[in-house]
Amino acid sequence: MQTDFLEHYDASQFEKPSVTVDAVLFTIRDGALQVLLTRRQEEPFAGMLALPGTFVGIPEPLDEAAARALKTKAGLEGVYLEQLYTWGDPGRDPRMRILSVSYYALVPESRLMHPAPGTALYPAEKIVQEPLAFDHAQIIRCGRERIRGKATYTDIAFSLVGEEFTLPELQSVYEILLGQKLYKANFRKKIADKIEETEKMTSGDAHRPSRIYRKRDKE
Amino acid sequence: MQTDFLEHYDASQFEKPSVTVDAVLFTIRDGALQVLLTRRQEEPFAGMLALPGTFVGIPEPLDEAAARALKTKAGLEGVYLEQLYTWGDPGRDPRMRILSVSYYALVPESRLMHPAPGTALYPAEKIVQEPLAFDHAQIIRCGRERIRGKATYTDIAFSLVGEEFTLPELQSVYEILLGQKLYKANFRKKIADKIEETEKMTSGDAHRPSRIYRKRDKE
DNA sequence: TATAGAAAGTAGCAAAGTAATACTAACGAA
DNA sequence: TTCGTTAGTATTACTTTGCTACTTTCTATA
Repeated sequence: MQTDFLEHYDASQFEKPSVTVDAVLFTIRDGALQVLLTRRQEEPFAGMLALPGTFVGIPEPLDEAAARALKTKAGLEGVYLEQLYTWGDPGRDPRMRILSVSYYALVPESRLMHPAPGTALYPAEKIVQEPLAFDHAQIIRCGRERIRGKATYTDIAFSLVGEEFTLPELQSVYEILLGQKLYKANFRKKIADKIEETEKMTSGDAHRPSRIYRKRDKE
Repeated sequence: MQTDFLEHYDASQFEKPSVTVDAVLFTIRDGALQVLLTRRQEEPFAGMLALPGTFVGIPEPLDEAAARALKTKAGLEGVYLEQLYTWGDPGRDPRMRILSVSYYALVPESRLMHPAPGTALYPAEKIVQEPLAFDHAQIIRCGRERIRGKATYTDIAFSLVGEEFTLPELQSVYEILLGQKLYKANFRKKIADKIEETEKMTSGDAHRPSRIYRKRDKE
């Protein structure tokens, strides 16, 4: 390929790729990891499921574009949002060269009561087996792997529960993220310094009530 | 900001950002992590140190653009190369909106005998304290953090030594990446299943010779 | 009102891994 | 020959993990 000309490129006068952001919004519902998807109305891939996304405005930071996509498509603000990977295969969009800077977001299910029309949650593990628009199945798989890894050495799991939670609930989140069962006593020892107990307990269940905790803000 | 128009964006007719790739090439020399930098000849930031990079060609995958930048600027091919992060602050280039998809690369020092003219190695920890072109100091810091993290749960450290190496040498690489001393006996237990010994030993040093190992290709 | 079912929560032990120290081994230099 | 120096091994204490078994406290229902 003849590309040496790029060395002395005057950036203003050559053809440029378009740039979008796409957001993988994860939540946990029915004991499984779920992803928010929209059904495409337009070509290409009309009728297929796709990640919420948008083109990046010229004066707009990437993070803000991702936040804007989540706000308009899912009605969500202030969620945990982090850049995932940038997808640039020249053939990923059949129309033209479009880069996608992908983000992943984590939110407790309680904040997804009113998803915007045309969007819905789908089980992450299953949906990536089916054909999605563009390379979006691959992006979701990438996000899935990222949060699995990050769950072990960060506190991202807390972003998937509400302000207050029980330890069985939190443990379940970890188990879903990591894809394996954990031992109750060990789990509690490990997270003991990240949480603080409240006076509240669950009630109404046909078994012993569970104490309610909140995340300890590090001092 | 009025951005709703982006929802029904015809990607071909609006203004687009330019896209570059920048590569953080790490190696270990003189017992320290070093980064390959070039001195800029042109504005903006003329005379300052910068990461090797290039604009992305329209039919060119991002990975290939990064590999091309390394080949032309450092004369290197076939090195360990992985995407790092995409930088999109609207003010990061004073001329116009330019995104940078950053990559990091790892290579043993022995492969950097003939760096291209205008490029040289600089100690990573020190150089990020000084002003570099664009946001390149931040990109290097980001890469530094990434390889520190990855050293603990992947085999990237092996990319910084040659095919054959001694265990003290490998341990030193781990110590530099992780930023802490390790215990010899424990280190050896931990990597025992990733290496295989050769018949060779070092010689000429004024102390006991060291056995030479190579990486075990997993079966 | 007793009891069964069920999940919450605790106790404790063995195995594995980590932190640390102390030792022996093998070279060149002096 | 001995000394400094680094390679490499042994050993011990401590912490974390894997796992089992137990007690606790609620609702449902017989």
